[in-house]
Amino acid sequence: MKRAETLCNQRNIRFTPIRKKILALILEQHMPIKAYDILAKLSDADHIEKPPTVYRALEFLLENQLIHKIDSSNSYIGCEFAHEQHESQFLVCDSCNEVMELQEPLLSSALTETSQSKGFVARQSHVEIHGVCADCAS
Amino acid sequence: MKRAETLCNQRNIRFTPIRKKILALILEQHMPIKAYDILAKLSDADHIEKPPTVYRALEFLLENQLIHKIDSSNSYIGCEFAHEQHESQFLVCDSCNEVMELQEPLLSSALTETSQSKGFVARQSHVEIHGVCADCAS
DNA sequence: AACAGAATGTTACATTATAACAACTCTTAA
DNA sequence: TTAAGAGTTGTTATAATGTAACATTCTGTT
Repeated sequence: MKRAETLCNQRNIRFTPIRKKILALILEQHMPIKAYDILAKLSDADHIEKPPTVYRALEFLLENQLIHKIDSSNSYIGCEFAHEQHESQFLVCDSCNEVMELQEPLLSSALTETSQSKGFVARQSHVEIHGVCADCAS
Repeated sequence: MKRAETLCNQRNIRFTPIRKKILALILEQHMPIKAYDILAKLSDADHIEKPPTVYRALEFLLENQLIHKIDSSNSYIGCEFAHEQHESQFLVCDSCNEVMELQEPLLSSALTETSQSKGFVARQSHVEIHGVCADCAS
């Protein structure tokens, strides 16, 4: 959260209250959360938020790598790393639904080499390994 | 297509006309295609197909690894390999939208090692590398 | 033929996401 | 200081993606 503030200042980008609140909601989960669940948490009896509010904030947070989208479940999770690198690597437990973000040099270099060997100019890579986490397996 | 027939016979699984037709539609594209585009192609003035028809066939084809889903764009593409292995690796060109499926041993082993090092029991992995393909880059 | 299980048809709806335009806010430059 | 302009938020409506539930039909087996 502090990191997010710092980052936005550095980048001269506006970390507005809505964006802050939505990032906070995502971070306080330690699981991926869905857009409409965020929407529900933002809303109360007084005021119901609308989808674009959430999706705009998500877009901003994704662009700035403060969160990631887990494509296989249309859900969003806080970024564990302060990466400039446009890589995301996840272990997704299909039993408890927890997600562990990784930064494995071995995997990163395999991705880079793979692209290069095909003459492909990589901009972003996304890896999801589904299975059962150590805790659930034992 | 032949391969699909063979596979379904081997597995004692029913490769029905709908499934066949939908697989054919997917294969004749050399791009990922969306579920509702398949739906449109199946329908004509006489008869409009309904979403479950398509989604059920997609589910069948996915289960049997005859197609893959490109999660980042909710689209579906024919499988290039006769894999038993539950791995999928793609180079996705954001310029021409072509997708190249890979089976890179280097990448596969990096995925396996990564899982193992975390005590994670992997069941499926999915890799999407986005960028610009060799043709578009030149 | 009669049954069981699989596949398909059909209706309705749930979930996920965006377009389009209006209103507000913040900074900057005349 | 104020008007312009860009960026952000509010609001309405709708598009795109996907599924639940139940009825019907088909297929292979007794």
